[in-house]
Amino acid sequence: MKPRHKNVPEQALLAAVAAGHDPNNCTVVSDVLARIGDKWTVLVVMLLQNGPRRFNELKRMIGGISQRMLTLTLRGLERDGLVTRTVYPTVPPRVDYALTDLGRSLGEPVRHLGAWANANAATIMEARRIFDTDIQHLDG
Amino acid sequence: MKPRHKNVPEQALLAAVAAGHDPNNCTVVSDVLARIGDKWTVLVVMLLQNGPRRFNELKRMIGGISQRMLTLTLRGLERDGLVTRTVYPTVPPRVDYALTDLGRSLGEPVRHLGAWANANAATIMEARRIFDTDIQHLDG
DNA sequence: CGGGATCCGGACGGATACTG
DNA sequence: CAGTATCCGTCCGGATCCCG
Repeated sequence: MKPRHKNVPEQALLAAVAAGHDPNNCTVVSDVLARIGDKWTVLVVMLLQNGPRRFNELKRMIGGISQRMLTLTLRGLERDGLVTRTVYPTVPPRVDYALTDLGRSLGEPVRHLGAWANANAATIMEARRIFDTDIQHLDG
Repeated sequence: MKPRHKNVPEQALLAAVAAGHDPNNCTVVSDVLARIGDKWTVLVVMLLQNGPRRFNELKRMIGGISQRMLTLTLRGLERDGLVTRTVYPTVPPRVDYALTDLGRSLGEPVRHLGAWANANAATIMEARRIFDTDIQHLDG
């Protein structure tokens, strides 16, 4: 799972420094977003906060995800050390996915973002509606 | 700027409830991520934290963005009420982009995410390197 | 059950040319 | 300077088939 954001130019980083603030808070975050910003990752991470889950269990819980994307999502999380994959050589096979400490720690900032989202969702939707209605930006 | 994530199925929301935690912290956050998770939005928001900027000023600061994507990004932010667009009818024309209170407030959770990213970037990179090196997941 | 392999449409995003 | 319009490649992500 290659990051969707191929690379954020280093000039942006330098510019951020010149602008007078820590580049860590704008460039590195882009990298994280490239990781968790895809369609399903956050959903999976949040669902796993409650404990290990099996593949099809996750698939059912999410409901609209294809097995392909769930596989890719879990592989990516495993690759980054956020999730562990445990295979039980039984018949039929059983595979458990669980968060690592690192993966669990991601829940915290994500919840912060969730709080912001909840607090401002209505406002954003309203702003969006207004913007789409009176299109004064077509020149007023 | 239509959201990249068309829709996260409602079943996921219900599943999240069944799993025993507030769906707000997993589904709504997906919506926010669909908004700020694109390639440039966070970068722009963080750069604007220092005050208003002009179009080409932002373009130069970011460095690798096309005028097309900067326009789309700023339109999206304006639409959601995170950024204001001020046109000065001078010659040559001048347009200032500035964060709204809402846009400024987004900086906080983003910084949280940035902090997490900074704290764990090295760990993630290392995990990634190991995962890519010994490919024990091809059966070991 | 838990995937891998493949096909494919559509969205994302860059490059370029043109405008007021 | 600050865009708009257009073309076009890439890659995301769904559907389907197959395998151990």
